[in-house]
Amino acid sequence: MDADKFLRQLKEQGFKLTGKRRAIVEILLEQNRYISAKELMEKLKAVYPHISVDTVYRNLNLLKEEKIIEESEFGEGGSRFRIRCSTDHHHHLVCLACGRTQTLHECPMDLMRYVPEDFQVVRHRFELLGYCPDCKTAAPH
Amino acid sequence: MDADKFLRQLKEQGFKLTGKRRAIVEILLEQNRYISAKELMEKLKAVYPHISVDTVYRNLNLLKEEKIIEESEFGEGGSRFRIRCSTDHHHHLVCLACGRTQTLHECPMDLMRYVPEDFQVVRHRFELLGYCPDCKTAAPH
DNA sequence: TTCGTTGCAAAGGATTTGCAGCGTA
DNA sequence: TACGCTGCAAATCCTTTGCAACGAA
Repeated sequence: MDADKFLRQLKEQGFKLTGKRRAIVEILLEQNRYISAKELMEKLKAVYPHISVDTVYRNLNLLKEEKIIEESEFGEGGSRFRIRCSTDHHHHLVCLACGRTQTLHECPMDLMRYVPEDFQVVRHRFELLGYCPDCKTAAPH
Repeated sequence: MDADKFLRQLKEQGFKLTGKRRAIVEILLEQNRYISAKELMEKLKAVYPHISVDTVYRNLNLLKEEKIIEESEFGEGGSRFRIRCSTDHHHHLVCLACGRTQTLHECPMDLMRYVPEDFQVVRHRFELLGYCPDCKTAAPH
């Protein structure tokens, strides 16, 4: 998986290809896990010692809007971000310590049996988000 | 379901029964859905016009620690809170518009078929949180 | 009286924004 | 050149904390 695919996609939308943008995408790609904006920035500083927080957030938001990354909030210290390598559903084993994720290609149903034995499940979360009958009209478009 | 059960539980732990505390629990009980700290505070102001944010948050944290309420972050604008009426697993249909929740007593597996037809599922989230083999030693106690 | 609770004010952390200058295409 | 991108500084939003006064048991 390489960064150009995503950068090309951005370019097609009229966004520019800057070194910092590329670095952000590349770091996220190397990780394949959820990392916080803070952690991402620390890694970026190896290449761009003076990069600013706002640039990081602005790019994260852009990448999120373009559906290149996804955001998740587990644990403390703000959101974490992760590259979207596929259009699969978002079912993951998420390590609370390192944030590493492992994609589960199966749907939630009938899934427990596929969880590797050596992954220690502490808690799980299953939420169906949508609109109840009363609010269907409130649904956007 | 009535507030005294929860207030008694707090009292047994050495916490005091104040009017504001009671009001917070009662409002959460009336809701049976996730509401934000902000929304909760607005409702509290009907009874205690001068209640402060800190009191709300301090009580929410206490109730959370005592496992009387649970916290979830979906959408924007900070966490939302909801009374825990049972010790069931936490599987819900969450309405993105009103925050109303409906408990699913079944486990995530083999569940889709039980979702009411009139609930419009926009997205779902299934996360198993825990520790991967490499991080097991990092797990708290 | 004791010890938990509260309001106030201030601090904290994460994230966003206005603006002017910079860099890509 | 044009317009998107960036850093800076400041602001915003949500949440927490220290402190002294207050209130429940």
